[in-house]
Amino acid sequence: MKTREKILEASIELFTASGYEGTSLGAIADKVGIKKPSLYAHFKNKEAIFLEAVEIGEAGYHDLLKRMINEQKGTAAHILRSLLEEAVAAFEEEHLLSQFYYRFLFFPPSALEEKIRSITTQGTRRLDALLADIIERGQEEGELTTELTIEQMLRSYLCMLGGTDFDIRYYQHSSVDRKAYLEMIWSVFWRGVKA
Amino acid sequence: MKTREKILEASIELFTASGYEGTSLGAIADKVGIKKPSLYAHFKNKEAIFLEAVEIGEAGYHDLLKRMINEQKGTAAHILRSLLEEAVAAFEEEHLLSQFYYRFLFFPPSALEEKIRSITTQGTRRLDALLADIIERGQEEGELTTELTIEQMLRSYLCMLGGTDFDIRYYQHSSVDRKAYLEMIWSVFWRGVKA
DNA sequence: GTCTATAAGAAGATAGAC
DNA sequence: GTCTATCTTCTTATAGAC
Repeated sequence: MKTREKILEASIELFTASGYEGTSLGAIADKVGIKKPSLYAHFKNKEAIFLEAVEIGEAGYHDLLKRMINEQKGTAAHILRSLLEEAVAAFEEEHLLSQFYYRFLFFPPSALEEKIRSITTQGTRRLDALLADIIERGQEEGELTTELTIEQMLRSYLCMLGGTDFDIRYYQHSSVDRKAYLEMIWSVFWRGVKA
Repeated sequence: MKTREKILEASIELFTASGYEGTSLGAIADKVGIKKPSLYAHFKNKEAIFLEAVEIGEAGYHDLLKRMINEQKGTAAHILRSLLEEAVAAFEEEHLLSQFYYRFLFFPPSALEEKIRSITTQGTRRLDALLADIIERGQEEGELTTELTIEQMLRSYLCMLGGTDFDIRYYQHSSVDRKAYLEMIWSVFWRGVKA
């Protein structure tokens, strides 16, 4: 791997763990195995490293979700259920990309807030469209209720995904059983959307 | 207000906006209107200021939620619906306490992670118990289904709350209509839990 | 591209006068 | 309790040799 890529990889790990201000160029250089000034042969400054890391993180995270969605086969119910489980598994393993993505989506360094937002607002809509297709198919095949709109179910599903991520972080050091937790969440959602 | 309290108030604002490492003692002193070394007459060091701010934030946030829960009257459905709306309104106004609470719950400064967790793990259970009571009453009065357990509905409700917070931050700079969003989320949840 | 050396500034923290 | 002055350390960043 080239030095430039090593720098970005190390940066994503360190920024995820310690935040923008909490990560020094010295720490990045140490992790890469070079001296601090060598970083400047590859990037203009700290900001440039960070912003490129954000771009990579954003693209990687959305690719990960997209791949997950496309890998699922079967009925809409099955796909939505499996996707929930896979997404949770990814969160649980404290998946670097999702950690990185959400850390800086929600709590960006103040000075770079707008630059970050202009990077992250791009990828979201495509994912929504993929899920909407799955839900529409489920409705057509009589699995999902037609009393609700596709959008209602889509937003609820995404809310469940977000809430699950939220709760898993929240309870991460308590003794809540993930499998049982997921089953509980899903059972209410499924009662809510089934035909 | 005493200087000590001013320091804590200013700290909560600055730590919320810029994080632990992103907030300097100089910035805190400026906001209070004193010089940097004067802080040391009130606190041992930066860590001590931060940890006391976390204690205050934790207590304040849980009090806020508790007050919201206790203020609601009427049927279980009405209480749960209103609470969702009020909680969202609080998030939306970028309520300082909830911002502060979640920032450091999810992304604490690495060195203080355990100390923070020992502060925040206390208040959660009491809130769960309050909500469980409301749900139980709803079940007894025939509003909520008895096909699901109280815990299933409680976890789903909390997941919806968390997911909504999540989504509101996520979409905060897009043009999603909050009122319509809440209605969509609620309609699926309500189909899921009603008798 | 990587290094050593070094600048220039900001950070947390202390000493001691008032 | 608050201040000025100061210390030390760490930070980002640059200059210039190899």
